[in-house]
Amino acid sequence: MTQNPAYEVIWQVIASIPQGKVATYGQVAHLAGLPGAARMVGRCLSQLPRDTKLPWFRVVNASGRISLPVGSDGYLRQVALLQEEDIAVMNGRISLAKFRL
DNA sequence: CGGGTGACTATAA
DNA sequence: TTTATAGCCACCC
Repeated sequence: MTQNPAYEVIWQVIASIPQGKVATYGQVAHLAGLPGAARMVGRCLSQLPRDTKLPWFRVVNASGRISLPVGSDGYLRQVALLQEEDIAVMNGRISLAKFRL
């Protein structure tokens, strides 16, 4: 599963995102020491198990939007989880105030 | 080694 | 603001 050491770092970075805040894929990649590897972060998350304890829902794209098909299972789950973190999702967009760490 | 894909991003029109 | 293009990286065939 974790053949790529970068995945563990990515997981750590995501786990370090404070509750109530969100980060972009690019940010996570950068903090993980992988500048420009935003796609790898997305790929990493796509492989996460449904029962993961990782706060994957705190990761959104640079546009401040959820990078999942609108209305999809994961999309709805992410929105719900964010709501519990005090992060409002208005018109499919995350409040800029809570953006970044 | 080459071509296609995806939970990305930045820039241009 | 939205769409198009190009660059990006790991993975699969």
